[in-house]
Amino acid sequence: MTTSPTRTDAPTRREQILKEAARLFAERGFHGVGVDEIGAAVGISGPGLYRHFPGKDAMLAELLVGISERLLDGGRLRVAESDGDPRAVLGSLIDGHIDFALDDRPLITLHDRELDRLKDEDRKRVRQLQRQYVELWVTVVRELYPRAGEPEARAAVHAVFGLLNSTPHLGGAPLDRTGMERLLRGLADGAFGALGD
Amino acid sequence: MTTSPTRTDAPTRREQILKEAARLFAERGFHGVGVDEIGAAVGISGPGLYRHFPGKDAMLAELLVGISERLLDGGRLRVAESDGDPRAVLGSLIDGHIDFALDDRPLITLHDRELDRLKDEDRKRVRQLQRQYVELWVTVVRELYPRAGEPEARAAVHAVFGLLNSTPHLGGAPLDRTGMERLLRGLADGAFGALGD
DNA sequence: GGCATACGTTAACGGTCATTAACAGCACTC
DNA sequence: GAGTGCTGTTAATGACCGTTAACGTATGCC
Repeated sequence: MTTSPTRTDAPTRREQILKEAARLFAERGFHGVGVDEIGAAVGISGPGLYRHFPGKDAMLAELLVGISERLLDGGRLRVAESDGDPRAVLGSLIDGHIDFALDDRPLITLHDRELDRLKDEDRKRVRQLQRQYVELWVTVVRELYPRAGEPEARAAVHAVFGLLNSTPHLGGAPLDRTGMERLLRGLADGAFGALGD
Repeated sequence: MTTSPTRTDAPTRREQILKEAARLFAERGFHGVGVDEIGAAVGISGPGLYRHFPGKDAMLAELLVGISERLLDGGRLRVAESDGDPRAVLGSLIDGHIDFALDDRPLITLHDRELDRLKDEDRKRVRQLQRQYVELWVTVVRELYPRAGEPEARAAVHAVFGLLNSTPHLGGAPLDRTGMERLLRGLADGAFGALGD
């Protein structure tokens, strides 16, 4: 495998670029950021980026495909690791998503904001990954709350995503990390609990 | 007063433009839409828009200021009309926000997505209106759940906004209007309920 | 009828910006 | 030490796009 979890080596130039591009895209939108700016953020100048990426679109594509894959992989892992208790599985999915939202705010922002700027092929791929991730949640939610219909469960999952992904909208950080984790977990549990009537 | 509630007269050209611009901005982002496209959407051609607005920025500004004012005014009205029971007031605020989110999806999308494209003056005004609207909610939430600290209440309000504003992310409409209203109301109540411990 | 005002049109201007061209240093091999 | 990728640079290109100019037409008012 490549290097995913808890690496200690220095980030490659490609990775620097992706990180800064994500931040800038999230701040000002894909069209609102110029390649010169992205270059400047990593200490090289505009066209130098083309030694690492075929174009600006490719950066966005890699970011969105990457985040979607990581979300889905993480979700699948948590479901597979579980003992089958739906309550525990859903809790684990929520915690995983919270970690993600708190660790990678810019990516979370991009995820539902810039999808339409992708080439057809990439957009299809991202949407497919997103769909599978949602399906993971819907399945567990319906096991835990059998009285909820499928459309209700699906809409509820989307709504809770909106809830969990709200952190970028908070200006400062009035709450510390663990406080925010606990709060979001409670809110999400409470929201899903409403499906039990 | 002008004409706000349940009008029967035909929409003016200005209003047509604003509506189509909102839709297009929400779909492809402010920078992703050209003035020619907006013009075409209302049957005139690009520069014709300049008979109605001083520029593209002005359209976005009017949209964002308008939505923020309507949200705040609606919220204030509901608080003022109430008998003071925090539970009823919060329920009324939630219902009002849901109506808004379901009626004006494009505006909801723009509201937290394109704020940075505004001139300093307009952005300040919108942010101030948003802040006051949040304050309305936080006050009620803290009355209803005194055990919650202020940062928790504030973050919870933002999170519930994310929950309620999630409807644009649902592709089709697997749930009918009243079903969606009821679901969102339940989810929001459940989420806030978590503040009671 | 004369004329102002409102509302369009098409053509041109000017700036921004992604991308490409042309060129250069640097490391590392054979 | 010539050769070859790798990674930069600056300058040019070409498209797109917001905005303005210059010009038409209908409506309604004196």
